[in-house]
Amino acid sequence: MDTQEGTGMIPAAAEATRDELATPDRCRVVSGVLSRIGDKWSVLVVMLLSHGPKRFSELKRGVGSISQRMLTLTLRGLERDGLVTRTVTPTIPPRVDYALTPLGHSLREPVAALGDWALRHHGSIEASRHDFDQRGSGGADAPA
Amino acid sequence: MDTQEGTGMIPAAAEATRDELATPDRCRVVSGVLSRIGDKWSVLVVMLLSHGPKRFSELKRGVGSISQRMLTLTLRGLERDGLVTRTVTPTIPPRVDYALTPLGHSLREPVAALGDWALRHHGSIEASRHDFDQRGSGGADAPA
DNA sequence: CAGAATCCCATTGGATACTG
DNA sequence: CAGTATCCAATGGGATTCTG
Repeated sequence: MDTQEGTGMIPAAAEATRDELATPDRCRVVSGVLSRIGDKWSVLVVMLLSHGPKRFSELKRGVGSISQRMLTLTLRGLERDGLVTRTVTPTIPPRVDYALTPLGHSLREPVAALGDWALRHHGSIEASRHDFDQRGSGGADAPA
Repeated sequence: MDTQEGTGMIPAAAEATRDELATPDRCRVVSGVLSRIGDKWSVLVVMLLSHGPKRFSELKRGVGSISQRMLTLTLRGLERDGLVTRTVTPTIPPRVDYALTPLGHSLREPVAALGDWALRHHGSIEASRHDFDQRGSGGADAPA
């Protein structure tokens, strides 16, 4: 179902960037992924769906502060990329269930790794921010 | 310059989301990290700096399509969060070197994991996109 | 209930010009 | 060379309204 990526790209990479190993296009791919899942809601939705399928309104309640517009757009994007499935039950009122695909589930691992990193270091990060802001606003050598 | 996560939001999360284990705030932290590094350039810069310190102009050339404005903003953000250091050599013309901190280097691991995922699956993703777009525009049942 | 459509504001980010 | 400042276009995203 997968196993045939990286076919035919890398035009001139072979001659110009072989002093490092694999990073030249890798960073672009990472960047692409990040612009996909790096939006405000995609990861939240994936996280919520990792516990099992959920209806539209459940997701909306789960995220809390999302607008139905953005939830729709987010789900469409995830569906388009093959990360979630959308199952419509044409009753009245209609019922739509969203679930992670295997691909969607596989995304949870690296995202969890990032979350792990965040939990471990977000203390130092906030400290660094505070420190940086102090330096910037208070004056460099003569505080009042 | 950045988005603080809503400290003190979560109105009724305490009663509604305790059926799952640890994910309630974890997903918010991940979301916070993503809004930090999920911008258009931060990861690229971190990737470039992983090979060693670089000057401003080297980074600019390395990224290629970034404006000096965005490079400055990106570097300021990374510096503020303690991911890179900024070393000014007040010569004429001035020289400024940027380097990853240990924290910045540690970020490379989860980012690389994400990049790995991206490389493995971005073929299926693009296929899924193409498929999805066909379904949407070409008509659902009577292709020419 | 799920979502499409519209309106409108806030943020992002590029291009350019100027400074030290 | 490194950085700041200003202007402006594109996008993101919330609120609201309407429909099946």
